Amino acid sequence: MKFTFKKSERLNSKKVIEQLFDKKGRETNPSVFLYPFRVTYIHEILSDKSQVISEDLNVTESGELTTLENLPLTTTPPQILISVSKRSFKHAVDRNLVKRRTREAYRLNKHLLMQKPSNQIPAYIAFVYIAKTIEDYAKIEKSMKAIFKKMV
RNA sequence: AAAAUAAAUCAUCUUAUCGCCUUUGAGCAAUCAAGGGAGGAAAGUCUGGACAACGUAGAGCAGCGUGCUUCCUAACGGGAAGGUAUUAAUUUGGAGACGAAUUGAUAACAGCAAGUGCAACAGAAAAUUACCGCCAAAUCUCGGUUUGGUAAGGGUGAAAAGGUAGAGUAAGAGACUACCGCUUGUUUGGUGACAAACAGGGCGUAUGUAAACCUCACGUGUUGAAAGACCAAAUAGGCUGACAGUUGUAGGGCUGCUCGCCUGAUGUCAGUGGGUAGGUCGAUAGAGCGUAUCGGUGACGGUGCGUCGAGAUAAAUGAUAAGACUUUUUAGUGAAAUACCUAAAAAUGACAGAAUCCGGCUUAUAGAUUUAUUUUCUAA
RNA sequence: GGUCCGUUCGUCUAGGGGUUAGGACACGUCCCUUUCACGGAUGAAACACGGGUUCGAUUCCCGUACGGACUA
Repeated sequence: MKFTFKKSERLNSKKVIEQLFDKKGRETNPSVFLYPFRVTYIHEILSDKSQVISEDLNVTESGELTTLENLPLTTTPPQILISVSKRSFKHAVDRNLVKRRTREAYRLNKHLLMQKPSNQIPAYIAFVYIAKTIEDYAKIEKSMKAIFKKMV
């Protein structure tokens, strides 16, 4: 396992971002809340047809459906997004610093997530930085590991 | 030598491991190798352009912007040099009003001597002034009243109707004289702002305010890279062209208005063709940077030589570890100390992160270095 | 990225050079009532910050800070 973080692992589709953060998604999508992050993630793109099926996957985790979805998930790592609010940090320098530290912590600890059973690895993850102060790298790395443990 | 102020320059470094973006090369591909990777303000968005579309962008008005002069520049609301005014310090002329010189600072510094408006309170009066005064005449109850003259003095105010001295007068007054200030004309000097000299004006044509309306001069078409061009996929309204038809009418478009110009109701054929934020270009070799030399008081310009120095797009340029350096604090050394040296601890190590690109302006900025000015101390 | 607007008592607002910056709700004290509410009287409380123009600035101009709207 290499500690890489390529462009393909970044979430840049506006449709998926809207699904993560719109009103509907905020209620239905699973999320983990752990200082200094709020992490929201989904397992599959919710198109109009597959919406019912994927919701079943989240809730019931029926065996037949997950085995079908296994193949693409194991080969490709999830796409992630890191967000730092302009309200909490006024200067762009501070926002960039937090984003870089978060990205670095994800990159170096990604293998912990990939060791999980393949049906538990989400397809899209959003890390939202909530704290009002800039935390150092050690603290961010610690909470990143804890988040991976909590994610289902 | 120290401190303060102003200006300019720099604005942490080295090594290792793991990564990100990009260029070139190799490879069927995964990937590998080599090179490059934030700033002086990248910021604020206050300005001027390049570039692009709107029909190849028409006229006048309105609106908006600028406002001493000349120059620099692609252009500017930026810069350079100069002029004038105000002001501070020093020196100096004069009886005085008021000037002169040097050095520094400041100026949205065109026009209230075109028009209109405004000037609270106080004051008689805030722009065709007369309250207390001063003077003369009349009158009577003999210190008041009335009429007239006057604007020197008083008081109010931010601002009071040219100032000083004289002569003059009933008292006074540019009504008169000298000087000063203001102002008009001519001449001379200067590219010009303007300056100097001479001759007038007689200052009730002339209080202040244009960051009040406004006048004058100059500039300005509008919208901004989410502009716009191309490629792939994909449908309707639409759009374009040709032909026929039509009062070039209603209506529509071009800039807010007017003029002016263009288009203009239907049918057939052919072509083109949204949204859907997919990709490529625009988009990084430029009014570029460095250096030498020449011209210019200077901003700056010419010439020669060298050089390529980020190009992301939910947005790269980083993380960790060790060491050096810096700053702060504490302790020690030392006769003492704010200096130097040693040790330890702390500090995400000033402000701050490219978003089409350049020229400026403004604002933020730990520390270091250099230059200039002022003050203090020490030595000769 | 671009364009534009605003900031006045605790809150919502008026005032667009001149004497004490006005009003409503809320708040304090007193009166009314057995008490509370309603009502009456009275009081405290504000021009975002820094410069400039002006005799004088909340108002005009410039800069800074903060907040908001529009633009796909």
